[in-house]
Amino acid sequence: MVMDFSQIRRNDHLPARIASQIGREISDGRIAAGEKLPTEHILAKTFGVSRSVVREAIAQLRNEGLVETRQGVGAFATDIERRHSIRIEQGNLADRRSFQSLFQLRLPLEIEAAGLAAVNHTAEDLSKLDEALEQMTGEEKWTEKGILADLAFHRQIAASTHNEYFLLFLGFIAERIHLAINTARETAVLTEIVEVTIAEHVAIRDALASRDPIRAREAMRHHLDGAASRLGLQLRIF
Amino acid sequence: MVMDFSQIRRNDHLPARIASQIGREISDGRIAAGEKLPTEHILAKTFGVSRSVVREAIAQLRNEGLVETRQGVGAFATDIERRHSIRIEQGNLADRRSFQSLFQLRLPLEIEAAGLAAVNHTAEDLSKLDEALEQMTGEEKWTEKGILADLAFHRQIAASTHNEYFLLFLGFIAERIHLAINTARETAVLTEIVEVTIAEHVAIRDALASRDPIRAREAMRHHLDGAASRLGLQLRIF
DNA sequence: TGTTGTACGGTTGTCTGATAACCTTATATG
DNA sequence: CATATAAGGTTATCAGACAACCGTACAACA
Repeated sequence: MVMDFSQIRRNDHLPARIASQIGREISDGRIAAGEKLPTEHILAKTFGVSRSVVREAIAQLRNEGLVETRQGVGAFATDIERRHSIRIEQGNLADRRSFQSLFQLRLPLEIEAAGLAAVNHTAEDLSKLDEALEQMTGEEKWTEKGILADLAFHRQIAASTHNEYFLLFLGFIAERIHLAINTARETAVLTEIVEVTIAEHVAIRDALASRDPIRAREAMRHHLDGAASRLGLQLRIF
Repeated sequence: MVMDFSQIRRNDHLPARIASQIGREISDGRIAAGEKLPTEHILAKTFGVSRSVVREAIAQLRNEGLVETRQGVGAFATDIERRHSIRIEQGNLADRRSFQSLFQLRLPLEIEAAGLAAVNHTAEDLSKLDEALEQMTGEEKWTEKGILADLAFHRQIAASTHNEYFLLFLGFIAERIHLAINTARETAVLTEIVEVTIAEHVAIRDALASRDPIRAREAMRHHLDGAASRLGLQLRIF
């Protein structure tokens, strides 16, 4: 028998907690953009921790782009425009609405990527694409390996655009989505429709090979449309 | 006379440099996923810095999701899927090719956003859009304020999709692009074509108001097409 | 045999104090 | 008036120590 103890509230990471506290002060506007934060000494005293912890907290905020520090002057809250990173907490994708929103964002990017890849791909790209396809075809069922192959397939398409940002953003989004699917996995739904999915992937691959962007876009659109409905999503696809 | 000193490679932020160096080791696979990093002591010795600096560097990597640390055990490289943030170094957008790539990524997102906004926007959204438009129209020249209004306009469209991720991603990308334009600003080019730009914005606004997604997409496509050519970009727009 | 208690070494987390590098401001200097 | 210098404050970095925690090995015990 397994006891179901509730997780104790672990003292996890003092700097992170302080960082989020200061971060909230900024996000909520209690510290205006451009305003100077208290000195590290003062912060350390007010939070009752050492300066090291405060420094690490500020470093975290700086990484997220919420503050800028100038040596010998101080730390300043930055305005939103200067932020240079974007993040998604995995927990956010738990609810269906948020998940659907991310999928909706993915749509135009994948479609555009397919069109660009059709034009820009090299012979090497195509062979890598075929590799990923083979991984998927070989599997009888939609196992973990098949899912990874699917990820690799889409990733290779993004790479075939030869646009670094498509690879960066699409890779990020696709991984988020696949992860969300995995955590709330109802694999049963997926096993039966492997052939359909593979057929769609092959269609995309062939369209790409023909270097016809319109056809590639259509194939990708059709694939995502199918994938969405298989996931029970209701998306607007133009 | 303004001297054009080449940017001195400032020693700025030792931890960041070390973090990127370690980060590259991971990204390039020289440190496999799940593998343990050297201890802080060893890293400090090998880099010739104090442990504080190493700690800050690792904290940064932890923030970006590239490593996980466990007290009493060590720091471990995480596999790609766990990463939960995406970032763009501003310096990367200096060269034209990279800038163009980001603009190319923006295209399908803006167009899709326009279509979604046409369907999903509320009356309040529309009035905010008009506000931003007024800010642009009021200005004689394409001043800083006009640029901000342009940003606000596009941001409001993203918001009008009522899809949090469109707002997050598009806001991020648009700000990056505008910032890059500002730093390498050739304002002279922009001042003369204000009327054209405003007219395009009005067209988008009206298409949105008519709740016709096709028309809204077309208007946005046309606007971005114009903007790209005004910036001297050669983009493929389907 | 198998389980539990305990000691030990190693690693990260936090603290403390000091020094260097840097900025701002005020003051002196010519 | 312009420039140089000094002073004080702040962040950046360093060094060393202790605390908290983990994994393992080994002894003790049933």
